[in-house]
Amino acid sequence: MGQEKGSSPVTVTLKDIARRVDRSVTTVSRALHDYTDVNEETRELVKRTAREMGYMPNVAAQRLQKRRADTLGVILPTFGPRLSDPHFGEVLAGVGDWAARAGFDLLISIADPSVGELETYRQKISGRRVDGVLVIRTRCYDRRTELLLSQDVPFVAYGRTLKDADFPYVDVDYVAGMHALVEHLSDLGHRQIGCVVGPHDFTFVHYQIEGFRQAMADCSLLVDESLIIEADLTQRGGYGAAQTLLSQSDPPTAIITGNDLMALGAMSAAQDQGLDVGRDIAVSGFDDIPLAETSHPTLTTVRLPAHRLGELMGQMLVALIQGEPLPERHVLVKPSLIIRQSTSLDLWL
Amino acid sequence: MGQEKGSSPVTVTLKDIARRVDRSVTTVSRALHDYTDVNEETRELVKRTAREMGYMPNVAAQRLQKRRADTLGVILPTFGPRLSDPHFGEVLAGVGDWAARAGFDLLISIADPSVGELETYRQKISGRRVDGVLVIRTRCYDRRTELLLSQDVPFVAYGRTLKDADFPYVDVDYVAGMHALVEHLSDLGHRQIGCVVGPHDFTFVHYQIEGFRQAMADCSLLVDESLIIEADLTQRGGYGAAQTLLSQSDPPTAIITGNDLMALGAMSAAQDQGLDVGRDIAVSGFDDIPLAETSHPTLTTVRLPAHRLGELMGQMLVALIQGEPLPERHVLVKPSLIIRQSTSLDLWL
DNA sequence: CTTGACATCCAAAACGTTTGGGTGTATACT
DNA sequence: AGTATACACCCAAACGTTTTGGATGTCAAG
Repeated sequence: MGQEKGSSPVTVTLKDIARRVDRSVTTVSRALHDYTDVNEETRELVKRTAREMGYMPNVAAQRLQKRRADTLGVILPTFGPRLSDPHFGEVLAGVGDWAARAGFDLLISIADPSVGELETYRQKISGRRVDGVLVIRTRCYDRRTELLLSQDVPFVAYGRTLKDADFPYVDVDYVAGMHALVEHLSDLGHRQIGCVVGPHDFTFVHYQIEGFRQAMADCSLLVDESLIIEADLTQRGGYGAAQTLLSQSDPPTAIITGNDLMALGAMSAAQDQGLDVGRDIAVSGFDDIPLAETSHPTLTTVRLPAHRLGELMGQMLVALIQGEPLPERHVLVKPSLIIRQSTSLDLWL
Repeated sequence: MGQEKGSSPVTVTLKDIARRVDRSVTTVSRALHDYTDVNEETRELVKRTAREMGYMPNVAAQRLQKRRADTLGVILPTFGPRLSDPHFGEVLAGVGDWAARAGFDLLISIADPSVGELETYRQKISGRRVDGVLVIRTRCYDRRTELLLSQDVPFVAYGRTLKDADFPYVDVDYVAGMHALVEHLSDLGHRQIGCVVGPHDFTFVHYQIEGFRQAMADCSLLVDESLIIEADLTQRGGYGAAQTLLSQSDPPTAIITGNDLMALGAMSAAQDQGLDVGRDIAVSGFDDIPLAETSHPTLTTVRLPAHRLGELMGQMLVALIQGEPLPERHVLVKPSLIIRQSTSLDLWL
């Protein structure tokens, strides 16, 4: 009752407005878009009427006509960077914020890499579902960037690849981050430093390892190959890897991990062995997710400006889509070392 | 070079295929959709040609014609449930997985609640950008559900409201969860139990408080009103709230928090005061995010099947959009108590 | 009285699909 | 022979916009 035509959201079209104000559809459209060839009064009338009638443009029609989707795409693998990783959540929030500001939608697809990650890319793109995409965590040799390059699709990557194909990316200077960490630990007197890293086909892992080696060399420390362990990027992975490290005959006095989640797991493992993290053993992370600050002990880590990185990628991608030149095609963010208790409890007490 | 027309992703339309196989556009379309009124051979020919030419339907055109967007919408407030909250990330991943399976896209919008949350809903819906939406964390009196109901828009809510308007929702039995927690703590001998909850306009907070009170009564325990504290749902918030609780003249021996993030913060606060969490004081959370398992001490909490909840909402929303009847309009999930060290360290050693 | 400039408006085509209602041609049944 | 029935196909309209290329009318200048 009450509502006269309550069934299914009423749809007001340009034609309806045109009929009401007794003008052509063309004029209505132009009035709404502030074309100069429509009378001031008419424009006002049209706009007012549109508002009154609750007009909302049909985006499908607009997109069909403009041949633009006004949508940014993000394709996440079912494993790897997940929405449940706080760091990526934050990056995506940044992308979303910028997209919203620029009037773009953010389309998130979950694709199983094995089954057809590339196929998903192809679909979204040539189906014109998205105007451009973000490649979320590059691998050393990344077929996605190759596909996108060959198809001339606007995209921005979070991370580089080892083949130096030229594409716009935003990345973090992992080498610098590692340097800062190793120096910090070296200063504290650590010689025997373990390193828990992610799967080595990710480019960022490659750079982390490279940075680790370089930094060790610069500090005149020897790298014990058995102390570099690969794990998936979860706490659980970090826990297991740390257990392995700690059960060695000559265990490390410090463990660097490739992200904060693994660091939290590693701390757990150490604590479960009765070690006092920050005193008996040092543990550090990478990312500076919010939890790093409130873990116990608080976590020494390398801060990446996640939200900012996301915004930046959004901004770059939008510019790219709109054909504007990019001020910088390659952004390499210098991360900053955040020293907390997990490496230096004594300093805090 | 090499590629003949490498510029901008080539677009193949039905018309192109039609020309190539010398049939009408109609026939091509029908062939691709397995209509029975097209010859077997023709169908094969069409499909093969389409594949060869790399045809991908233009979704804007399809959507315009079908008056469907094949897209689920999620509108997140800029504050409140954020992508960076692991619990929501996981729920969304569940939604995304189901959506992908059903051929739907997932559209995420960030909207500032004050400035125009409702406006965003209106836009996405009447602009036909989405076929239905998820309301992600209901408030006791939620204007969004009212709007959606009045506009007859398909939606599924994560959470109930207090006005018992009838809409499909998925929710957790917070009262039962609280009962389990309080009983557990009571069994351990705690009398003085504090409770750190989220903003009370959220429905789930309302139920948590209600559950807490009921459970306390059932255990013949007195509720000290000054021990119920509100905080935002972050670790930081939990930290502050716990500080407040612990600085009281007669501090609680156990703290229940409304989500795991706050629990982690609360543990931190307790530890910073030199307390041994799990022995000197008990702390429990809600959600069972992955971190709960690897925090130190590990966190007693109430497990919500986040991914499953997301899938369920996706499934319900898709069914709703497709006009299928829902097997259950209201799903209330019984959570399960996960006892870990933060409430009962002694049991583990 | 013509010309041009300007202001205001509009019809029609286009974007790429899907679909309802055809048409024409064989084959089968009276 | 005429009529029904499949079968294979296609025309044209529709979805709701934007844009192209005028059309019309008015007014001032020549």
